Amino acid sequence: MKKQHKNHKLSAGEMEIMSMLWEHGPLTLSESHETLGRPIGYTTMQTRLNRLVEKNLASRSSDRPARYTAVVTPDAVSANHLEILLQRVTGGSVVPLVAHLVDDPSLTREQIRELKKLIRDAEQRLGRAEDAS
Amino acid sequence: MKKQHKNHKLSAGEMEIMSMLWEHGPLTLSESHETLGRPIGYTTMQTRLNRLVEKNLASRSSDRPARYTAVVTPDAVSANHLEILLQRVTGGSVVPLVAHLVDDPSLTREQIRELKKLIRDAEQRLGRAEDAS
DNA sequence: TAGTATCTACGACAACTGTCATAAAGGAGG
DNA sequence: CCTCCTTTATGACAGTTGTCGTAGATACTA
Repeated sequence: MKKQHKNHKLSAGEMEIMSMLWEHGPLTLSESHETLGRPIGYTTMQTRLNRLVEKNLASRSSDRPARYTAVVTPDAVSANHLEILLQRVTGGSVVPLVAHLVDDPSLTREQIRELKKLIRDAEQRLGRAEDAS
Repeated sequence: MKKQHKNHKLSAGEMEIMSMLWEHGPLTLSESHETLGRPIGYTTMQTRLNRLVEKNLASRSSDRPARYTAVVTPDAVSANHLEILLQRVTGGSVVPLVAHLVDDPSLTREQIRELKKLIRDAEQRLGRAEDAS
């Protein structure tokens, strides 16, 4: 049982491709080439996808037009990125980060309602945790 | 008037050094070498700091034991990282991200209070914006 | 002034990345 | 079977990054 994927530290370039795979399911090389919204050489995409496969970040089917699929989940990666961001920028506290996030003027009333619920839930979890202690 | 710093896209390694500079003010080379919590060659740190200076991400004083200072702010960089993260992982919506954040069991009651206030403030901003329309 | 400790400059190297060109392999139509 | 288009396989190259070693420059001290 070899776990491999311990530290997902994707570079910006790797993220670019991975996020494409996350968003638009499995893709063939040519599909990938088109889907990425940016002019890039065909074989460049080929190389980059293959290197992702070599690192076990993506997999390649054996069909004829081979299809590439993301192996690691966005969650695994984003959690890592978030952790780093939190630690680095705010010293680990979520509050300043959330402050930044809710400063977004495009937030809708509906979204704010959801956020409120999230906070309420967190509060209740905390209450239960204290009861149990 | 050349602005330079348009897109701050720091690599993971650059972030490592920059965050050290952000957290522990200006540092000399030897201080940096000790402050980074990780065994690394002295001249390695030297090279990395200097490369940061070459890129105008940090500056170096002309004192004798030269002191390195971060030039770009954490905000500028983290805002960028956040934006990417948001776009990539949640499609741009803050709600799922906040959901993840407040799932942190180490959140204190005090922090939750602050979060509530943040949401309230956002709500009021929204109210005013609608009045004005 | 000589010796020692520090600071700084410079160069080297391998791994990783982004970029692509060339060309071999396979399949679809005639 | 021959030709054209798509899919793959390789190889190459330059720029960046992390890692140091060596050695020159400066400063402190006995």
